[in-house]
Amino acid sequence: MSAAAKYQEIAATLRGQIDRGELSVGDQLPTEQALQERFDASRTTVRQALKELRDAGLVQMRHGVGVFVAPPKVVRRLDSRERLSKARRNANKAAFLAEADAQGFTPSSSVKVWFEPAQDFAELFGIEEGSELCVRDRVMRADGEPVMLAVSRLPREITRGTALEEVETGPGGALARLEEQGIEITGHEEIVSARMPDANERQIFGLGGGPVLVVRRRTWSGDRVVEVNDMVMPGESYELRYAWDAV
Amino acid sequence: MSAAAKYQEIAATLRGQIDRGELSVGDQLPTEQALQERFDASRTTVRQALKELRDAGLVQMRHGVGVFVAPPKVVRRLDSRERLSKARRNANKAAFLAEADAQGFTPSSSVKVWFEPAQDFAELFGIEEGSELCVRDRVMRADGEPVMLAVSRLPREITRGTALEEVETGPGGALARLEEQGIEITGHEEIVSARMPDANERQIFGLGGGPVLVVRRRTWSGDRVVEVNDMVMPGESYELRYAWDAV
DNA sequence: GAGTGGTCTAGACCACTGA
DNA sequence: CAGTGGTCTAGACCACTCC
Repeated sequence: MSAAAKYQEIAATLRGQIDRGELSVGDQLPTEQALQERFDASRTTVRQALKELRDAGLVQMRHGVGVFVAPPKVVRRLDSRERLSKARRNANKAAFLAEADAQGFTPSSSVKVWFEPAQDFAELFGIEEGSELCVRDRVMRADGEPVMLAVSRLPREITRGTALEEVETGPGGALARLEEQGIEITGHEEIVSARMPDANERQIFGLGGGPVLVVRRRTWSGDRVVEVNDMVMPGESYELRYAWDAV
Repeated sequence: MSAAAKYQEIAATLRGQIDRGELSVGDQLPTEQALQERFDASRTTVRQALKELRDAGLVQMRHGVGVFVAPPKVVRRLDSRERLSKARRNANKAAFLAEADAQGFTPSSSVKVWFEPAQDFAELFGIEEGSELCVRDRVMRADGEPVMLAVSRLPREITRGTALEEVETGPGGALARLEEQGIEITGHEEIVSARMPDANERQIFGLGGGPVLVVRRRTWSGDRVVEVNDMVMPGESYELRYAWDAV
């Protein structure tokens, strides 16, 4: 279509109703059959419009139930600078727990810890390929819903004999344990991108076929990388916040 | 379908051929008609499979031409702190031009400028709903390819009579013009999320159907918001970089 | 003009959810 | 069970690209 396809007009109309609040969060949209009549369109066309809205993150389609205005982003991550600050660690707050506090969800997580040769990560850490890494693989949940996968890697030479090799890292989180050993955290870098989830991620995050946000964080002590944390979050329900002073 | 829908099987088969290199970058996939016969499926089903692959960023669909294996990612990297620094502005570099320099692509952009009542943005800027905003709608291109959509809004009271209301903002970019008026930039905040592109964005970015990164940047002068910039970038070809010193 | 993908129709049956 | 969305069919016409 040159001007606008019918499915786009349907999508735009519904989008407008959502934006203007005529349909508010959690409301059920008209059934597909109702939309067919209202817009004088075939079911295929109506569904194409609804898929547009789903991909845009505006609605959820629940098989056998209906189509609903999607809830707002569930987790807004705190500003990355503040959430990893020493002040927070001294207040015994691991980053994710602090967010739960601020945003009123009940946090939980499961952790697996193992050790493996550095391999491809050797160069990143500046260590031998055969040196062991401590790998902490976590699933974070908000009110029981998985909202983040995080795989954290640290050279084992700095984790040996610490709570970092245990399931519970203790108050203040992982960085607090490093500092107790005299490893001063000096800087962080996060690289953010987006991609479609693989089958495993889709299963863990459940249903929605939307994209995931992928973040790799590197943490330095001086010019030495002490932690690499690979995080995956559903893009529909997550916002990352970064703030900085003008320089 | 309980096991696997036919369109998913078709998608998986084609995905396998791409992964194994039987179809390599730039190759044309069989036409929809050929796929219908090969998989004994209706055209609708074949197209649903192809859309899956498009959303996964694996293929590009070109109207009137064919379906092709998508080219590999071109990664562009922005360090949001440095790219907006005063040092850069003093070197007469707008952020996007600086990136072009650093990464060796030829930049171009088209700009539309208009004015409109603040409406929903009034609260954000702390002004009246009827106050006018200056809206700068830009499409940024690298070597002719659109790589970013950016809609920037500023209160008209601070843009009136400046180059900010022109198509060309001049050396150092928009922030340099604000500083010339004695508006000191003190801080920035970026909120990042991801979603699937709408039909319009798909068309502009051309072909690839992967997710887009969505960034809303707010810029402050003291406790006053002076600019809100909404940016959309293809997730396949962008990485955002944020770095900060530990505090 | 020939061949491709983009949109649309009018039906059908299946799978899931909740009363 | 009734009602919802998920998948699929077999056609049709249109829009785009290239020769």
